[in-house]
Amino acid sequence: MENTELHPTKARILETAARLFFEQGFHATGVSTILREAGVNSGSLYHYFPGKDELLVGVLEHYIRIMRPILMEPVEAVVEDPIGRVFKLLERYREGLVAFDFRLGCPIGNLALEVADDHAEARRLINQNFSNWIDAVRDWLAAAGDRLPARVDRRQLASFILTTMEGGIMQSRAARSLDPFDASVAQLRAYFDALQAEAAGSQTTSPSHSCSPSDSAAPTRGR
Amino acid sequence: MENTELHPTKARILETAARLFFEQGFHATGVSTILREAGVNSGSLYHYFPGKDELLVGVLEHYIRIMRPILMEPVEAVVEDPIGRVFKLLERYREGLVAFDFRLGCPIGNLALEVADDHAEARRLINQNFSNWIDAVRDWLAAAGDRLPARVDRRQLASFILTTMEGGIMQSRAARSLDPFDASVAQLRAYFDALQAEAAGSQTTSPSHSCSPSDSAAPTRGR
DNA sequence: AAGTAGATTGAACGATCAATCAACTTTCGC
DNA sequence: GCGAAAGTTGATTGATCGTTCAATCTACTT
Repeated sequence: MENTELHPTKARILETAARLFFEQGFHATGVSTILREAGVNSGSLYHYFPGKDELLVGVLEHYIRIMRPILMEPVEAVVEDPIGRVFKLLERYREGLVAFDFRLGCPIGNLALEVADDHAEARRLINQNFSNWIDAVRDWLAAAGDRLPARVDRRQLASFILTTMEGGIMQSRAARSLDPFDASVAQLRAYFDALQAEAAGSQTTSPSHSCSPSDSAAPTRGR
Repeated sequence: MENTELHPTKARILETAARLFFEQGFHATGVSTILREAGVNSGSLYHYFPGKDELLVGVLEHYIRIMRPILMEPVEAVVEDPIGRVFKLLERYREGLVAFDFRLGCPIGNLALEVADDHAEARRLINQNFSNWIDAVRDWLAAAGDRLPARVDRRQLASFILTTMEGGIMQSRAARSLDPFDASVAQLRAYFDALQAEAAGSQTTSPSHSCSPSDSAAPTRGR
């Protein structure tokens, strides 16, 4: 895309700021820390960004650019089944929780609750990130066709999956345990099983291939 | 409780800090702002609290104290039906979103993502708040008895309800619209309908009284 | 009435915050 | 190879950060 025409210094600032905002939050991250870790002088940063707020905007735009290539596409490459993709995506976030010892979750979710109130532009971009995430999952659900009841709004359901992810991550980070996240995903899976069972009951086409729902590995109960 | 033996100045500091941390977040709230709005001098604050971090701990303990009386008990007073209580509680959060123009959601959820990583004590108390919330809802679900399938873990389901609330609020705040929250609650309601239908199908006792699920007012679709 | 511990005052501290800017170097069109 | 634009340097700014503390006031004990 336009990544080729992105100045290396600006890219380094952006990536460093994105990481630090993710790790520590926006207000807790000092500009001096960004400068040190990016190996850049203050003048350079303010050459590319009018201020810290605009840097946040740049970071959020950065997240919009990288979401599909580093999140959706890898999932699509590994899993073919539309509904399987949904739970594969959730599994990715689960792995992230473990890999970073419950210190990191979803970068957008963090910023959403911290900076959404002020700064209209930041809120708009956070909402854009959410919307893109939902639309990608909505496309997967649409591809599931009549495996889900026709009455179910696909985008509503996709939004509910994002809800499950964000809410589950929030609790698991506080508990420093996978239990809440796994519990939420297990309930979501049970909901999907019910939806698929309902769709299988009132079906018009494709008489064979009546798949048994919930074939993937369900997360272990208890601790 | 011990509220009677709480010094008025300390109480005022606590309430002001709780409100400001809720409205602006922990890092974004300066001590000077707390002092000004509480009408207190710095020395008084540091007489009661060793530092800003311990003030946060005090605020989280404050939330633990007030959760049941200002959240659960009013719901229990208005709604008798155990499952109805669950959705009445969610409706409360919904009303809060509207009342504060999507600027405020759940105070614990905000702090969970902002300060949970550092400060072990704060994380512990955030987790305690979540746990108390879940346990209260779990008791409601337990009271629902065989209206829910026996196979469903009540506490897991309660955790999933908290997930729905937090995730829905996060999205609605970013979107400044009730749609994501309503969508999430609608999906949760559909899940509950499926669970109740399943429980009604394989029932041992109480032959009559087969209630039709989802009798309460479902949130309106669209805007 | 004297003594004392607790509560309150508010000026001041050093550290850090985001941001500035004039001087300097590099890159690039022509 | 020249001039201009773009990029970089880093010391420095004023504001604000969380915190301190000696002095003063208040309420209760003896």
